[in-house]
Amino acid sequence: MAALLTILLAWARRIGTEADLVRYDKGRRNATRRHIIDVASAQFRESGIAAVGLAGIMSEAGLTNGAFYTHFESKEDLVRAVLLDALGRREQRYKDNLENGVTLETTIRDYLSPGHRDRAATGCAAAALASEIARHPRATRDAFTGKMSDIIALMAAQMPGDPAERRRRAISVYATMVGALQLSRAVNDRKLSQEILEDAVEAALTLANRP
Amino acid sequence: MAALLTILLAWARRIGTEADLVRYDKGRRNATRRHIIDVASAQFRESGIAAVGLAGIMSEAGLTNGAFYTHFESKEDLVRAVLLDALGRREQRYKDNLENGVTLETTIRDYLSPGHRDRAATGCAAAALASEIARHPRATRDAFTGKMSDIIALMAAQMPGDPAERRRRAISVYATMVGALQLSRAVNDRKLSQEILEDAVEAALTLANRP
DNA sequence: TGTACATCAGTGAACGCGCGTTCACTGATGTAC
DNA sequence: TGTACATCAGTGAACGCGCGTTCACTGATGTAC
Repeated sequence: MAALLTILLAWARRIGTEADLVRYDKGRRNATRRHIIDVASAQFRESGIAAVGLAGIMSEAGLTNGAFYTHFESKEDLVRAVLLDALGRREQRYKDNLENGVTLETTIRDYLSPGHRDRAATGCAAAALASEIARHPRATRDAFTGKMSDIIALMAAQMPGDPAERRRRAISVYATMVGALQLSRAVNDRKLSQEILEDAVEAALTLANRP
Repeated sequence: MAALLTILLAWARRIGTEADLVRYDKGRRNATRRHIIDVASAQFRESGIAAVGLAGIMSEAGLTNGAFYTHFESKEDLVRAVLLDALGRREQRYKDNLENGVTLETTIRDYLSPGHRDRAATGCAAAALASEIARHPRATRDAFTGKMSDIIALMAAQMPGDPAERRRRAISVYATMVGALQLSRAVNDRKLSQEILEDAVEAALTLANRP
């Protein structure tokens, strides 16, 4: 009975001082989580989600298998975190571009460049993973949908016309960019690949500025 | 020695009458192979290549595991066959469209329709698998590249301008179609998905006919 | 015409392997008193 | 100040499972003579 009372008292004390539940600085934990996301993000974009295993991610991150589940609920949870992070970074970049006066044309040319085509691991997650995302659970697709909408809104801000017209332009430009980048990667012919990128730049500029 | 002679004679005879090496009608064997390709083609487009197993394909085809290797050298060999078949059928359809006077606008509207979006298993293999194909071996990407080029050439035939100009139009229209279909599938918002399809139709028509 | 044999498509169990996930544990870091 | 204890991030082995592939085999279908 006395033991029970002690436990209850300890419990009550804890509720009263929730702050000290976090006794270690969050720095280390967050840094590890970030590191796992970074490693997974590159591997997913490089090789696809289904083709990448958790063991490979954890070992590249310098950790053992078991530690994964102290940071994520499941592989799907990691996928969601990776999408939010990768697309969030791209969103931030476009936000910076907007503030710094970087033109939409530059953004389009960067996206449809040989460099972006050849470095999928650090490239656009939508282009690398769109067809796979379509087969993932609702929560994952929600994350993708939200971030993609934000990116489209940012591109729309750099286009002419009223809001509805801008949005229409941005959606079609984005679709062209994603499709062309994927085709340029899938094709096994350097000349055709280059052609796809160049034609898509021209097309995206046309779509962005059409009357 | 007599035995050896008999074997050699039998062997020589076989070379002379190669025709009777095929003693069963090819019908059955070809039909089985076709059936495996059909089942795999639908499963790959629906769920992705990496996510689909051979056991599942063979059991849906009404066969056992082992029979697979009497028809294909490996899973990769099947992937190649599926790509050639699925894109070949689409090529044939566009050839028929061209002969029957079906307009390019109809082709574009069919491609960017809710029906196509919702039935990936029977839809365009490029849209369903492009990002995965980019990570497959050379032979697989060769198959994709060849068929994709044929499809682009057929679309170009229905566009205005000189050959080079037609080709440029076709490439950009195709990229827009593939990208938009994928995004409309990945997105988890019916309204946005519909918007993507509609805006892409308008964009593809613009690109096809721009001055 | 009958029989021994070759070849066929397909069977079904097994191979080693890597998958996502679980769990008892360790050693370091903090708190309580 | 010292010590017992709680909690932390991470370890490392194991779980059941499905993967692509192999292989000895079967029964049906044909050929040879």
